Amino acid sequence: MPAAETASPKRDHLMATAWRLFYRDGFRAVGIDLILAEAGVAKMTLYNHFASKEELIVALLEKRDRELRASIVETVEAAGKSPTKRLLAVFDWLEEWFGGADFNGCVFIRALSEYPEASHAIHRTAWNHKVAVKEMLAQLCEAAEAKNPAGLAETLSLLIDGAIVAAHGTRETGAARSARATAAALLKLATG
Amino acid sequence: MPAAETASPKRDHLMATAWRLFYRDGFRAVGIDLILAEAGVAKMTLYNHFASKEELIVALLEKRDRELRASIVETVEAAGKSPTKRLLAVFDWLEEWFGGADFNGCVFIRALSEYPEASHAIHRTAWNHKVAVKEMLAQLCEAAEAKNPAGLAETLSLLIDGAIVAAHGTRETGAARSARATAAALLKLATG
DNA sequence: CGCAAACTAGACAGTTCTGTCTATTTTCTT
DNA sequence: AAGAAAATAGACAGAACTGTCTAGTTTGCG
Repeated sequence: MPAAETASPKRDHLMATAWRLFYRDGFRAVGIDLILAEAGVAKMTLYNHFASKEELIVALLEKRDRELRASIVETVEAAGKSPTKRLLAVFDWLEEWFGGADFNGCVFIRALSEYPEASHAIHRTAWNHKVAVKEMLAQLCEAAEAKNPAGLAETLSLLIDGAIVAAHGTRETGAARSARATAAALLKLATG
Repeated sequence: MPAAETASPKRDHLMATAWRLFYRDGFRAVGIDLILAEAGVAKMTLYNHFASKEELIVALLEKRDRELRASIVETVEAAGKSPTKRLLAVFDWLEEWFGGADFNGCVFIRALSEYPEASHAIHRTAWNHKVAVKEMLAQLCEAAEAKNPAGLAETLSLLIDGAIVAAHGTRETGAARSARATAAALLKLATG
């Protein structure tokens, strides 16, 4: 009886393989059988760790959410003490992400797209991530003493998601710099 | 021998049904058979008008691109002569779209997401639309005598796509108003 | 060692998928 | 009215899909 959330090497390997294939080709485009073949794992092992493909996807999104936010925090911390620099560091992080060899859009936007219904577990999990990131931004805006931190964070979220879509369409990093420049201008307005 | 692009009632009806189902559930989630059953059309009729499901999707995206841009132009023209009002009318158009009962995200962003590979015909068609909209925005920015019209149009594009993603996640229209307010502030900066 | 948990291969069910083919009927045009 | 074009129903192929089940093997731990 495998406890649903027990860490295990097989489970981790399965998730890593599933992540790679889902992110490359899409959730519906990739079948369980392909994941199993690429991972070299038996089907029952998957179904002992996850009740369904859907639960596997939700687990992947939750894991990615944790890792991605941790990565942003790391970048922000490395940016020093200046609240402005810390906020703008998020956009540098974006640019680096876009420039990576395997960048293929935002898995959360793609999950919202592939499972468009509001009540679907995957849709909700994906949106939860976006809300969490917006809250991170709000804290950074507050630290920067912006007049309306929640409002600025909302706007910065729009810029970020728009930039991600643009980077997915162009395969270039320019959108991150555009978004950064706009963010800097808005922050100046909001603190001036 | 059905000419590939001849207009015909059957073809139009097929496209309307396919559009409704694809937009509601997603491209990969909806099978040809369901479209045919809902449209009450024989399979060979579809394959006489479109070489494949992929070509049907491309045709739908191109049609939607034309209609959507025409709809924006209409809104802009109805907004009067003031270049500022004309530009901001795009965001009013957004808000109305988000508030519609059947809003379910942007089909182009969703197509980019479902067919993430850059070279895929559907991916490219979807991105073409975003480029075309950005060019429309650039013209409006130019008319408003913004200092860097292409740059402002790029930023406005980011805001718009970000707002669409947010509206899809929240099912609320607030993101359109946030984007509009930011656009107004940026336009003021760019013309002041 | 010895036992229990975890993992294995692979068959299997039942559905769904895109696309092709045929043979028949409807519809349009002249 | 006659012939051409378009649409029909439905079988069919061949593959892929998720999830279940069984029976045997490996692994880890006390």
